[in-house]
Amino acid sequence: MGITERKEREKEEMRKLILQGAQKLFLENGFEKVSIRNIADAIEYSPATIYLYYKDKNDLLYAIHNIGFQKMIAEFQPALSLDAPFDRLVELGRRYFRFAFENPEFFDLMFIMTAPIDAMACRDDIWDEGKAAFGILVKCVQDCIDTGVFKTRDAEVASMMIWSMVHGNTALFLRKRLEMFEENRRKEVMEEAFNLFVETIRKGL
Amino acid sequence: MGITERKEREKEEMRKLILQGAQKLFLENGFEKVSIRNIADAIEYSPATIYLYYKDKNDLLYAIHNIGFQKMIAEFQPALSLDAPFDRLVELGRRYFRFAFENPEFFDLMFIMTAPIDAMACRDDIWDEGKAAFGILVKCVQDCIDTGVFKTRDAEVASMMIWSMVHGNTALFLRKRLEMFEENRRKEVMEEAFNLFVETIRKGL
DNA sequence: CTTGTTTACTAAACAGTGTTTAGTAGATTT
DNA sequence: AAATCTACTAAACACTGTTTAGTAAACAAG
Repeated sequence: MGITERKEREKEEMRKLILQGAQKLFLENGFEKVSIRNIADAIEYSPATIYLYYKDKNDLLYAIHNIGFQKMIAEFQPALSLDAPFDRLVELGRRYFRFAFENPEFFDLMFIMTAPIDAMACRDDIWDEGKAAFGILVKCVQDCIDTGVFKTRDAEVASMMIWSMVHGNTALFLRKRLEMFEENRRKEVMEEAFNLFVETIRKGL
Repeated sequence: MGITERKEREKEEMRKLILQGAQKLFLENGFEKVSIRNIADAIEYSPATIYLYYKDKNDLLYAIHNIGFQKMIAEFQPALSLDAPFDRLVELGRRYFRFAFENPEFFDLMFIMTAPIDAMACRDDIWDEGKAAFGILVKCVQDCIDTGVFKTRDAEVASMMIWSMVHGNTALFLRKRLEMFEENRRKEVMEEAFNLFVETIRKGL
């Protein structure tokens, strides 16, 4: 029955077409400014067609959110080839921020907006990407513990602490909450705060 | 000329009426779900009237955002009466999270959403609240430095680091990004991460 | 090859959104 | 009493996400 297989394949291709159109518009214009009608126009289909392939707008955002996680995890890889576990950790932190800075719309979707999260109610397989990304961090921290760099015993808790710091730094900057610093000093203060954090946990964690 | 003064007063009262109606609805139903028309209905005026007192929706959100800062600063006060500077710092952190947990809509507006920030383009007096709140933290950190609890020299950078950790912790939780932890463990992990951070900076900052 | 059925798609409508425009009662001034 | 000004609103504009009803084309069965 090659016919149902072809249909299946065409359906999958259509999903991809919509996703790519949506992604392009989202990354170009930001989220708030992209509507279902825009996406439909871009791929030359009617708005209603999109609803045959995605439950709603959040479902579409969730799909893009996943692409973002794949991209981020890919960009994490080079950091993992560093020799010293602590160096790996620091490089992961820097890459987290760089990813956010270069892909603010992805970052929004992955860590700030609630929309894609709303789309994944009930389903469980759905946290795989987030888990994988966090898993990379936990493994790195565990290596630091195992090689005696850190004295803490709980890698998960330590990871949570580290992620919080790096994420907070990043999110406050991206959401323009550091305007109390002069524009030219802003990134410097962030960098110094990160470095201070690195030195503090190197000595005391 | 008591008449122009009365008009002035009435204008101010109308601004307050709108603001209170808006605030009530926002805190009750969340932001996404409150429209200008809802607010207009609640205070029994037409939607257009609101635009005679506030430039646009963002302007209104900015006004509420300010109320949030006043509330938060007020809730910070008791922490400042503690004797040891380090205890003050820890208590500030706990109160930051508690405020966010108990007033998620305010917290969103104050630290996550971009809408109120967009409303304050150009104007400068406008960062006063944010500056004041951050100032409380910096003073506290400076006290820690002065009493020899911290060895770092730069209170601003250290404050930025501390704020980042506490904010990151809070924001990730509020935006449901900790679903990789089982529901009952979630707050526990956060708490432990915070405590670990506190111990780490007590020893090594 | 002609039926009948299923599939893929869309035009139009629904119920909302933020915001602007034009116009009207009533208070204030002359 | 007439003219002006103020405070307000009805209605419209240009959007939004989503659903419904209906249509052409592709397919399956006789």
